[in-house]
Amino acid sequence: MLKAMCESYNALQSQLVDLMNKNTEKELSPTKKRKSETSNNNNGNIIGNSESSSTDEEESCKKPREEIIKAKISRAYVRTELSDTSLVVKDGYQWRKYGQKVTRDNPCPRAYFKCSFAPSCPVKKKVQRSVDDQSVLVATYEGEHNHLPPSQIEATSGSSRLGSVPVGSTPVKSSGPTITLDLTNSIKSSDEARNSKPKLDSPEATQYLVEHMASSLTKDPNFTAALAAAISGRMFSTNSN
DNA sequence: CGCATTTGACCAGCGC
DNA sequence: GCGCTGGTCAAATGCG
Repeated sequence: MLKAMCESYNALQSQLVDLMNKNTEKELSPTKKRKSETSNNNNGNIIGNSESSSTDEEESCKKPREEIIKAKISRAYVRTELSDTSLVVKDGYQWRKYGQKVTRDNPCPRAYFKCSFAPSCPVKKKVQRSVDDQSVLVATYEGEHNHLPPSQIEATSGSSRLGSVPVGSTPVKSSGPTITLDLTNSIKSSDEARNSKPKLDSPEATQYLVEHMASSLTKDPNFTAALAAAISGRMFSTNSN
């Protein structure tokens, strides 16, 4: 299974590199007059897990005084009810709202959040409804959490349940720490396999089960996309350190 | 009563 | 320098 995942990851990584190269070419038309949000190389429906690798030289050209160390910016798109005006994106972290503004380019108010789980956590989050689709919340994350998400802490300290990430709303696309893996199909299939075959002592049955899980996982585009995003995010984070 | 949220004020960056 | 805009602060308010 790992081998298959590695192969799929390599293929996806090459595609990702191509996409990123195309995006950086497209991004040569700056529209924003202010300094921030220039490093988001998302192309609409693909998550923008932009890293500082491609923006350092841009920033150094524009503003030499801009620090090379720049907060990581990523975006997450979350579909919610139109009637839901709370602007809350449940991503497993604990946030404290510290401001709200109506911006010029979007009539919907933008909410500002700080991570309140750890006092020293520098991560900030901006949440605003999408101009195109007001049922979609756009959450912009700045920085990296210097602590484990509360959901993981619960899982590690208490009972380790599968899929314990508390996502209340329906995630459309997410990135970085908010990656949501919909593994319910594979888990269910394995559970069904276990239920239908309570005795899995034979190595053939185990091998069949593993192969079945691997194939179902690698065939799932959602899983491979999420896996590629997660691994590339890890790689970029280690490279930037 | 303590904590989170709200909201107007304030500040800094940017363009003219 | 001035006005506009986005981001943040902090007192007021609400809620459990």
